[in-house]
Amino acid sequence: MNLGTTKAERTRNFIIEKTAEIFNRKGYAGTSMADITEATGLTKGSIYGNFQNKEEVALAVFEYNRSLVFNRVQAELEKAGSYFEKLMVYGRIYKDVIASVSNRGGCPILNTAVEADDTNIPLRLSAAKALFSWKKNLVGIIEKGTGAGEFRKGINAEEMAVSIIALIEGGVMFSQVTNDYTNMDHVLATVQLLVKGIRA
Amino acid sequence: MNLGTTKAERTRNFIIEKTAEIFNRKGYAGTSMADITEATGLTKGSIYGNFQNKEEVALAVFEYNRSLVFNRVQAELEKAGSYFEKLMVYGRIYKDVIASVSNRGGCPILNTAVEADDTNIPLRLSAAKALFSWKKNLVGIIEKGTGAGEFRKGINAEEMAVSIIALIEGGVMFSQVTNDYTNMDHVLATVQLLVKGIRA
DNA sequence: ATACAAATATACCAATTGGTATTTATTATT
DNA sequence: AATAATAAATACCAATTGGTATATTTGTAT
Repeated sequence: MNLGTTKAERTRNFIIEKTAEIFNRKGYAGTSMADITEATGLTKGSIYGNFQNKEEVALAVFEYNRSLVFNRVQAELEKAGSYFEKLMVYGRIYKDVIASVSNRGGCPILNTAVEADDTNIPLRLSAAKALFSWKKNLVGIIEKGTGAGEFRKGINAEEMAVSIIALIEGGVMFSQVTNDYTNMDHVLATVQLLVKGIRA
Repeated sequence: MNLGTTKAERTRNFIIEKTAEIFNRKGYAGTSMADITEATGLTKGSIYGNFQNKEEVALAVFEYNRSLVFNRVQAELEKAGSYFEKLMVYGRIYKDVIASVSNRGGCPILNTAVEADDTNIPLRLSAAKALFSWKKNLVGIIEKGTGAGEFRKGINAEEMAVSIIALIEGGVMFSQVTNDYTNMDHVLATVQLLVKGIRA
C-alpha cells in the first residue's frame, strides 16, 4: 500500500495524465489505442486491465482536463472580495487560464461538447453536465450579488451566465483556430463590459 | 453536355451534397470512406475518381456547408434597411439559421474549427478563413454604420464583431450539447443588447 | 453503328482499428 | 520463503481503415 492508493489506482491516474493532452488535441475518434500505449509506455493488456474500453479512458480524461481548468478558476474566485469581483474574475483571468490550456489543445469542455454532441452520448452528457455546473455557479454569483445590493434587481441571471460562457468558449474557438489571441482579449473586454453594465 | 456541367462535376456535387451532413455530424476523423460510399450509393472507385482523397472531400463539403449558412444570412442582410438593422439581423434570425443546421450537426464553422485546429492544417485554414471573412463583414457594417451616423464614434469594431461571433458560436455549442435552445435565445438577446448599446 | 474517352465498378492491398484470452511478472500476505 | 492475488505483457483476433490498379461500363462525337 502506498499513500492509500493501490497500484491499479496509480496506474489509472498515470494513464489519465499521460493521455490527457492527446485526447484534448485529437478528440475521441482521433485518438487510438496505439496513441494511448505509446504515450504511457504501457501495453494494451495494462490499459484494458484498468479501463473497460477506450470510451472509459476518454470519460476519465475529460473529467481530469475539466478539473484542471476548474481548479484554477475556483482558486481565483475564492480570492475575490465581492460578487462583482467574482464575475470580473472571468473577464480577467480567463486569458491566462486559456493560454495555459491552449498549448494542450484548447478548452476540454468546448472540444468534447462539439465532438460528442452527435457521436457519443456519455461524453456528450459529461460535457453538458460541466456546462450546467458552470452556468449554475455563475447564476449563483449573480443572484447573491443582487441580494447583496451589488447588482441591479431584475437582471436576467441565466441570460448573463450563458452569455459569459458563450463569449469565453466562442473566443477560445476563434483564438485557437486563427492562432490570434487578441480575439480572446476582445471577448473578455465584452465580458467586463457586460458585468459592469449590471452594477447597481 | 447537360446544363453546362460535365458528368464528373455533377457526380462531384452529388457526393458533396450526400455527405455534407455526415461530415458535419461525425467530423473528419469520424467519417470513413465507407460512410461516403454508403451515403452516395457509389463505389470507392467513383469517389476516388472525383476526389484525390478523403481530405479533399472534407474540404469541399466544408465549403458547401459553410455556404448554406452564409447564403441564408446574406439574404437577410440584404433586406435590412440600415446598418443597425443589419447588425440586428444577427441577433434576430440566427436562431432560425441555427435551428435549420442544428439537426444537421450544428454550425460547420464551429465543428471544423474545433476539430481541425490541432489535427488538419488545410481544414483549419478553411475554418479560419471563414471566420476572418465573417469578422470582416461585421467590421464593415459597423464602420459604415458609424460613418452614416448610426453608431457612436470610437466604437471598437473588431471587439464588437468578434464578440458577436463568439456569442453566436458559443451559444450554438451550448444549445447543441444541452439540447436546450433557450440558451440560443439568451446569447441572441445579449447580441441585441450590445448592438443597441453602440447606437448614436 | 463504331470508336474513343470519360466515368464508374471490381477486386484487391497493407496497415491499423478496438478488443480479448492467456501467459508472465510483480506485489502483498502469511 | 511460499503462496495467493493482483497487475502487466504477449500474442493474437476479426473487422475496418484509406487507398490503388485494373477491368468494365457509360456517354459522346464521328
